[in-house]
Amino acid sequence: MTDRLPHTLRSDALDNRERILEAARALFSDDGLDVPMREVARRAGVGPATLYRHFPNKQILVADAFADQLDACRAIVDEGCADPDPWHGLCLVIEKICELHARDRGFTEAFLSTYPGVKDVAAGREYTVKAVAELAQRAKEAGRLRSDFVLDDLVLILMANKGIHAATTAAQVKASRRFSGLVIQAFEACPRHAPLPPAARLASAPPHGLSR
Amino acid sequence: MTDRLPHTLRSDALDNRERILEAARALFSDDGLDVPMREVARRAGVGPATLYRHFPNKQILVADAFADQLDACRAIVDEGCADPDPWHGLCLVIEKICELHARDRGFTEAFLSTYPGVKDVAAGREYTVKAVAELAQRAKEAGRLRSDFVLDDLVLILMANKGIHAATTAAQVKASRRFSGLVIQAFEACPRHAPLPPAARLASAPPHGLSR
DNA sequence: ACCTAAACGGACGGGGGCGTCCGTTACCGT
DNA sequence: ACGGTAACGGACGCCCCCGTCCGTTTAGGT
Repeated sequence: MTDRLPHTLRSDALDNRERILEAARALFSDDGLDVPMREVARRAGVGPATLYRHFPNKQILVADAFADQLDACRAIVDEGCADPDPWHGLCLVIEKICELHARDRGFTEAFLSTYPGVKDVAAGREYTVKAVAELAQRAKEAGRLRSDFVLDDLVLILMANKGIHAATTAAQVKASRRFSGLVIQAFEACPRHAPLPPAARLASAPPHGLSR
Repeated sequence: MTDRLPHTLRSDALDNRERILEAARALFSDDGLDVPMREVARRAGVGPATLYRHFPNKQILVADAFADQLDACRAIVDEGCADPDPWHGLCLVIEKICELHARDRGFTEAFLSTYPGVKDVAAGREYTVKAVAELAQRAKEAGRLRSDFVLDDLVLILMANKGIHAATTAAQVKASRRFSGLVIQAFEACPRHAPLPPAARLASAPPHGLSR
């Protein structure tokens, strides 16, 4: 008796699926999410139809392509949370996540965009944000993080960091590093610092232009 | 004898031209530069052909629509340079330009994008950047601006600020204000501050996707 | 009031991206 | 070896946007 549902893909199909994901990761990473699906298919050496059979639409492809990047994010956050010095841990998280986003243009867009139906990314972000919130609280209590820091500031920074990489320039990673350096110093508790303007509620970013 | 070249537009043509610019400003400001030309035409109450007669292509329309915003930029910079306290002047410039960009989504794109053939925007930016460089130098000499500040940091901040407004959220202005507040504190000379990662050469941002 | 040229705008062609259909290919179990 | 079926991919339809053409309207000088 054969299984009713072919939960097991044929070998060539599996191969193609993997090549598509690889191509998608490479292209999204370099050029952002605006890369045409055809381009992904071409790079993977498959036809458009095959691409669409494996990933019914672009959102799903994006979500699947960045699954491991999300894991990387989680790992970074976990690492930061595990640091005995919460301020040091928080700095680490900011630096590494900024760099991660710097290295992968598409991931930033995917991470900050909650397009409908892509639960994985949203959920991963949820988790990440929550864990960092806790870390920030501890850093505050240790007196190293300024007391008027708000979690939305991190979203702000991420969005800002994204802006840095919107343009395809060389030295993005370098720019991002300097940026996170600046930001961290702004976050650090310092008696000379004046109070900040009130925080803005950012919630989650609206969908990216994938609805073409 | 009539003038050989009709340097004077017919009254209805002049009207339309003004309405088109108005519509373009409003739409670009709210929705960014990706607004279709047809949309601008529709809002201005003219046909597409009329739009294209007055502004041969989108780049030109964008440049003309943001001419006064560029003036506003220049005015802000001039104001900052005129301030007797260079640090205060610099802060003013950063805050106001961030806010200007926050209020006008399209302008940010236009300002940071040097698309070919639009000299006005590029030239205006050139002037602005140069004047601010001078201001920054004076602020450094006054000991208020950190000595490892680099002019490219400002471009970095502008790009980052753009990232904040890439998504259409309410409270953009608020977010931008908080952001500039953070940035200014990071820029301020402070003995507690550790040295920054090296600056990245950003030069000018590559063209925006107007070449569809 | 009339006439001419400037100005208008609906309709068109071109290009590109998304997602789908269907005839063909090739894997895999027997 | 061979048959059945999963998987493939070229070609298609659809939509949106840019920029242009040409028949029609209207301003404004006489």
